[in-house]
Amino acid sequence: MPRSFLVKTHSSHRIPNYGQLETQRETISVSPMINSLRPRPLLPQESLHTSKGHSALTVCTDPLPCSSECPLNLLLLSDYPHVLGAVTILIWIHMECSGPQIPNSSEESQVQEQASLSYPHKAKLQVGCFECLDCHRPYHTVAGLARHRQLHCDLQPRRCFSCKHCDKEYASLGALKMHLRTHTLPCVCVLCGKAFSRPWLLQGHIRTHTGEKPYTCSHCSRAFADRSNLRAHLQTHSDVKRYQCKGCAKTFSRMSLLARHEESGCCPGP
DNA sequence: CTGGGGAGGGGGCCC
DNA sequence: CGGGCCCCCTCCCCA
Repeated sequence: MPRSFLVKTHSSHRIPNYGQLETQRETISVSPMINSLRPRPLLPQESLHTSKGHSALTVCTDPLPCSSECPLNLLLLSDYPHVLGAVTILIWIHMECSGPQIPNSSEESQVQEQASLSYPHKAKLQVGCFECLDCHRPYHTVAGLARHRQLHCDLQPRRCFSCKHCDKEYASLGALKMHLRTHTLPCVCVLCGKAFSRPWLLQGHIRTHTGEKPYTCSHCSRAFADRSNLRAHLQTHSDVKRYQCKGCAKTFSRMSLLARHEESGCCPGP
């Protein structure tokens, strides 16, 4: 499939309950090994209060329990797209205790480093603090930062232009209009009636009728109607082709030839 | 099976 | 914003 740089990837847009954690105080630590965790649903708001009667909770990305009586509940931070964009972060909430040990200063800097690697664009995580990277306002809670970003920094959410003929989405109207031409095919060949999305595609097609071949190989003087085909042909004159097999180091002039070579099982992987 | 030509499609860039 | 062009790519077919 051709690369589609403008096609947006789908992401979750479930509406979070921003008030759910608003009244809670949070501390946070970060562990990089969070992708293999099995999600559990977050309990209702009333269950977020600890059995000891105070509202302090510890929010942690480390799933390790702290005591046998302390249940862990999972919050999917991807439910907060205004905080972290499309990044999926798992936050474990310690329901009954103060959570794992608060990092010392050296561990804290490590936490900061991991956090900046995990979500570089939207939110900066600190121990006990969420900061908006756009206006640098500090927030004690995820929900607070989320609400701030929704009301102030993300007033104009990213627009999304969807094609009515297929499921593709584009970040700009121009990109969508260009894509729509692949459905409407406005460029029609007067000689055979074949339709194309772009004028230059039609131009290249008309060459198949006229036999015009304006692109000439400097090595063998062979002529081509299409510049891309000349480029592919030039590879045949090269000793070292562009696409190399990782198994046997054999090179090929085209990616399709390399793919066919690898699929043939010539060089089975380890 | 492999190499290569022909035809066509997609997004990006520039004017 | 639209057109033209570029680059990269795929698919089909044939020798």
